[in-house]
Amino acid sequence: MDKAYQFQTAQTKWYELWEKTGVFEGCPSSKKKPFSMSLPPPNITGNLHMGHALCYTLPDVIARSKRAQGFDVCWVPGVDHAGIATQIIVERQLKEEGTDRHQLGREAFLKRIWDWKDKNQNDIENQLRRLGVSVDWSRKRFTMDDSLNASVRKVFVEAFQQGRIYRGPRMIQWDPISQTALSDLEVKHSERQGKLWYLRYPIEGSSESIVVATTRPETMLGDTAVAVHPEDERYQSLVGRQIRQPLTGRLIPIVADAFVDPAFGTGCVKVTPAHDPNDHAAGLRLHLDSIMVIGFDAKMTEAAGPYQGLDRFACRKKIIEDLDEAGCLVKIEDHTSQVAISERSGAVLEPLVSEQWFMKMNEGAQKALEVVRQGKIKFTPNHHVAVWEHWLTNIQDWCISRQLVWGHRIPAWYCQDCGHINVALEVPTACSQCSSRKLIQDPDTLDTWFSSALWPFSILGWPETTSDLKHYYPNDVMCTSYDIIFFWVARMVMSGLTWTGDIPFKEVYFNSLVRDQSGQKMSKSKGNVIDPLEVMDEYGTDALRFTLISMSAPGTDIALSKSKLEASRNFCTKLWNAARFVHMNVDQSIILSSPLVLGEADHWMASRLQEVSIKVSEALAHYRFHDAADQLYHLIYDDFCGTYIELVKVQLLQGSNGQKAVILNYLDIILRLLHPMVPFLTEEIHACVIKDRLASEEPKLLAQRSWPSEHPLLQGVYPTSRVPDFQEILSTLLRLKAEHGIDPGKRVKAYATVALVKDFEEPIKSLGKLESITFQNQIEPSNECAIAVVGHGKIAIEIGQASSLKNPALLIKEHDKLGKEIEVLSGRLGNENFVAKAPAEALAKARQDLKDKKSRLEQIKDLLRP
RNA sequence: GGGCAUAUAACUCAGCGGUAGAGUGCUACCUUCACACGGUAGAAGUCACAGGUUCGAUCCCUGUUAUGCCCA
Repeated sequence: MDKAYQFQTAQTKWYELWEKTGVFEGCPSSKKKPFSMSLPPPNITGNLHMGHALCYTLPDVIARSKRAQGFDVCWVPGVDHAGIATQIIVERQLKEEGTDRHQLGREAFLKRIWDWKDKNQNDIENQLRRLGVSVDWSRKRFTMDDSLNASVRKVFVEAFQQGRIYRGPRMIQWDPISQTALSDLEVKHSERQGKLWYLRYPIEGSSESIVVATTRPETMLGDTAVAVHPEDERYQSLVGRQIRQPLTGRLIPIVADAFVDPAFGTGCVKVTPAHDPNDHAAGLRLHLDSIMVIGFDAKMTEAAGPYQGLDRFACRKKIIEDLDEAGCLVKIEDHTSQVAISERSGAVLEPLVSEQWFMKMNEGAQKALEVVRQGKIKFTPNHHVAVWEHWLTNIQDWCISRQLVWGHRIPAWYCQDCGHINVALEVPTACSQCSSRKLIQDPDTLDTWFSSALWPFSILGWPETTSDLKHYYPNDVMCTSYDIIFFWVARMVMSGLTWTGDIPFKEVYFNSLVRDQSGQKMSKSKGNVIDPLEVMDEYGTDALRFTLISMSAPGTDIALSKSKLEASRNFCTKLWNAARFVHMNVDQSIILSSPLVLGEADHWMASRLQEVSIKVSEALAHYRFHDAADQLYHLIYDDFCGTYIELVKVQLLQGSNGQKAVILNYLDIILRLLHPMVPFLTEEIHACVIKDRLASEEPKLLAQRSWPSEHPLLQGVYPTSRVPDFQEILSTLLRLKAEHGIDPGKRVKAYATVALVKDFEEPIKSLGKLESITFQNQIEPSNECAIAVVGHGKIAIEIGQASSLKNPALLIKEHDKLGKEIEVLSGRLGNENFVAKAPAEALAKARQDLKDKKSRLEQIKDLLRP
């Protein structure tokens, strides 16, 4: 074995072998219990980033441990076609080449995107391989595969027939850059520094006027009313009258509606039903006209009269100038307003009324609420239920059509003769209404999330009743990041319930977000992005994985830092070296099944392994990844490397085969427990140290071996160990040396009143660098010795006449500390309420503690007595 | 405006109704035969603030403040 772990070679070597061996492939025909998982497939547009690294590593820990625990694990990987994002990227490429999709034509453009997709998909898949994720590549899916398209068409057609999908004019958020409608979820609100303009409108038939405040003066061209709050006393007398709009000269009414906030501006607002969602709703209530003055290109329409053709923002400037000139501009205030932005293109969105396809959400939302309330689907962490409730109880119909080329084409054909909409699974040859052959397919595609919502069952072959579907559906776990609870989880649950009649998964684990070391969200513009690929090169995949896992406490975001990665790498190296040490000293003839001879230290180690294997299993079952990682870290670093190996060093160097076989088995157990978190390192060590010592029927790859909880060494009942007492004695001896300025390497004589030093003489002498350790019945204060009190006795080291450091500072310090603790305990036990009401356990513990502390204090007083 | 979350050592974070923990960093020391990506010892916290419940609160409840996120 090399002196240090060469992770670069191990990483590619083992993944190839795992994949080739088919370790990760689900096998529905096996007798094992199925365990299926699904993850939101990553966007085809992106490289692997730290968020992916996390949300793949955690389920991989689950998958690998479930596999070891005897489940038939099926984890289907895939990528998502990401409609808008992909189209934007490829269109940008075309622009650089001096062309565009219109010149290219629909088919050529699609071909171009498919090519681009193939390359990117390949990259993403290889990045996931580097991360070591144990997905079943033989089942990989793409959201635009034929079979997934079939499920999309089926859902669309049936939903249309059932009236769940409808087409109609609605106010939607329009992205003028991408030239498409968006769903509400694709809209981000951003605070922008803007202005509030106060405009004066003359009231028709009087010399009075009214002042309205607006953040979008250009929309005045499309105003069809001015509104005030019905209870606003200032304006009550004006309701029902009309104002003559400056610039257009149109007469529009003053109306009253409760949507007006009397505290905003003057309490009097203009109403533009064609360009604002609130105004649109008010317009419908009050039967106002709707005048569309801004077009799909974000330029002013014909209805804007002389302003036609101007960009909406240029028009705003012009309108203000003109109003000012007309004497209608009262004042301008600074104002920060929420601006709706396209999540994808960054364009300022324009609310527009447009003909789109929608899906009704009420019924599905109701079902989705119920299954979570009834606990049929469990969330971890549970507090996400609140967000779930809130969103689903306020849900709006979902705009599913996109004016994009890249995506699932809407299976609707319009009859050019009778206008009938033919919605069908296959291309219709004639109109079902009038038999006309003049049919034109809807040019639009479906929102990417339409197909994503079907993912948990479409990947298993639905609507066909495949063996995969029967075997693996519903999925056991869905792992995802909490920021896509609506996009993914909610829609999957709704469509699962609607189309398969069953929940899509039983549990949802929401992982945290990965941030930089100061807790900032990583973003390219901030320049604080930590690239997982670079990290894997520098620290190794195992170190990256272990870092992410050990920081994954439910509900907290992860602040990733270099020092954390270093700590994990060091941990890996530590285990590597311990394994190397074992390997060097355990002859090849010794195998795992060799007869075992256990000593006191072995018993202690076995009981620690028992304890930790149970805790790790429990922690993983509850998604307490950090807890599991922490348990293993301390087991390996402190107990195995720090204490156990030191205690059995003599046996390892010159002991019997039976003793060495025990050590070997412990290493094996550790590797099996740690493998789901740190797969490459453990597989490499396994290959070097364990593989050739396995029984012939055992699989030779660690990735195929079982969870060690059934190991005979973890089944034993072991005596209460004296190892913790040994640890206390050793560290007290070392502390005595340090406190008295004695060179730690100087071999001095030591004495103890504790019998255990007789059994641990060798390790105490060698680790404490002592000339001798002698058991005595009594230790008296003396000038030559520094004395300390341990659990059940005293220990002393000779510090020599030359030393003037016989100052018992250590003892005095402990004396004072114990004194205070005794005071607290006595006080508590003296409180009759405590004695009467505290649980018996707490009472007994307090009494025992007090007794121990008192006896310890007595010993110290003994030593301090002149 | 509504909701959710967070506040613990210098930093990043665990934790728990019964004397406060880890990793990193810091100080001092150790080139000890697996490991300096190592070892030993040490210093370091009014557990945000104010109330309440309790025999007992860092933990549970209420309020306040600060921060982050989501929704409108």
